[in-house]
Amino acid sequence: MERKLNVVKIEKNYHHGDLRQALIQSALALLADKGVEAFSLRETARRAGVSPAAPKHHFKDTRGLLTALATIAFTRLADALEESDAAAAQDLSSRLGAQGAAYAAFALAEPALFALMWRTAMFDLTDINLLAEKARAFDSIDRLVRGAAAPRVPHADPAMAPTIACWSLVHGFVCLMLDGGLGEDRDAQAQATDTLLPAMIGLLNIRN
Amino acid sequence: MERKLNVVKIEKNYHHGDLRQALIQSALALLADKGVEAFSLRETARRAGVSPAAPKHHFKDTRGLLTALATIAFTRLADALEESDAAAAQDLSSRLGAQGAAYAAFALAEPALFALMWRTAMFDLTDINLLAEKARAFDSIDRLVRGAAAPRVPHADPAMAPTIACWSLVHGFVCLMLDGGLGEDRDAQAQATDTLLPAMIGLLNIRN
DNA sequence: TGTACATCAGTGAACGCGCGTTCACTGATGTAC
DNA sequence: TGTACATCAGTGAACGCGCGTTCACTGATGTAC
Repeated sequence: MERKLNVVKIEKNYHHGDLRQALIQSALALLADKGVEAFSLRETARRAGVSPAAPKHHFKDTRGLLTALATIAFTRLADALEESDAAAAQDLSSRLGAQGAAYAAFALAEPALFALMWRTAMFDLTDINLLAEKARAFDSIDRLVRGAAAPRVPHADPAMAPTIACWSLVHGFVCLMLDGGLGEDRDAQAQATDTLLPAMIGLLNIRN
Repeated sequence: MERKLNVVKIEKNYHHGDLRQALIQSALALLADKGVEAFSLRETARRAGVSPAAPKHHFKDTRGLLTALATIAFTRLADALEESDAAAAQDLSSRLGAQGAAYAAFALAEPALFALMWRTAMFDLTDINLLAEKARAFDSIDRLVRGAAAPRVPHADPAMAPTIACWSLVHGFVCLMLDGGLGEDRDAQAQATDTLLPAMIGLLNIRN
């Protein structure tokens, strides 16, 4: 069988070129295919067509790779939240609805990646890039709920109640859906997101 | 070293007496010690002082044991919710606060057991006893939020919005706490539960 | 009441698995001169 | 411009681990007669 020559270089070079990126892509695909529980560094390497020891040069170990993945996840979530807010109508309740929908859409589109974000024992929760992206996602919610002008306070401050309530409501709903709290049917879930979620957010007494 | 004779029979009999219960106790302890991820049937057997094959006679396999544990978890949660409601004052907001607090207290007291309940890939989600206890917990919330007289409707029905909102809010808050969404300090978390949680529930527009 | 025997509830050694990681190594690259 | 050499980015075999499960077995129990 002759080697096909595609647009992408198919020859097997000793040096990969951009193995770091390739590993991340393989890892994301593996995560999507098999879920967080079944994730493994060896399988990631296998999918990238590389020996099991190769990842070490780019990520110290499994934990290192998962930290990178979690950081990407938070980046995507933060981006999604910011974009949804930019695209929403002006009034507060539309904006809240849009952000909640964006949060849910992200989680439903990439359930395994979303699950990883909260498996904090699996990666380095103190990683500086990760913390920054996580904070960016949180700030996007907080700015909207408490108002852009509201002063920053710690998470546990009573003034945070509206923000944490909003986040908790949407986060909890999504978790219950993904984790079987609300039945298994994925179509019904998508529909529930469309109808139930805005109604639920509407029940929250938010004004700023 | 002489064998101590305690109240409990310490002699090693070939037949255990109540291995099923002993295994469940070991499993609960293991879960509490090491978390869901580190759970193993072998270690459970080891802790019960029994060979690795012994559990098979009582639980078909690991999945079977975890299904039993998850069922126990839902039983305890349902009990806690019912009891908290029975003990609460009469007005709706007190009752909502009490049930939310009970939900959070259960999760914070047994984080690994709580985590297991939502790791639906690990056990048999269609087990009839499990489903019954899960439904009992849900009904406890639903009766309170929508009123005892409200007719039953499916989870995805728009009329369910208040119930699902309540559940989602508390569930999400607890998950975020346990999974590092709100910082790591456990004392601060307990305090946040006391102050933030009632405030958040208060933001929900529930009247029945 | 005694006894044969089926059934139940365990043992412990073994198998095979995939994993993360280490090791000595080698091929490719890039840089100093 | 050519070349020696350090460094980088991989290989692939191997180690050791704990796991779930199976297997042939055996000790204890309970029941029919």
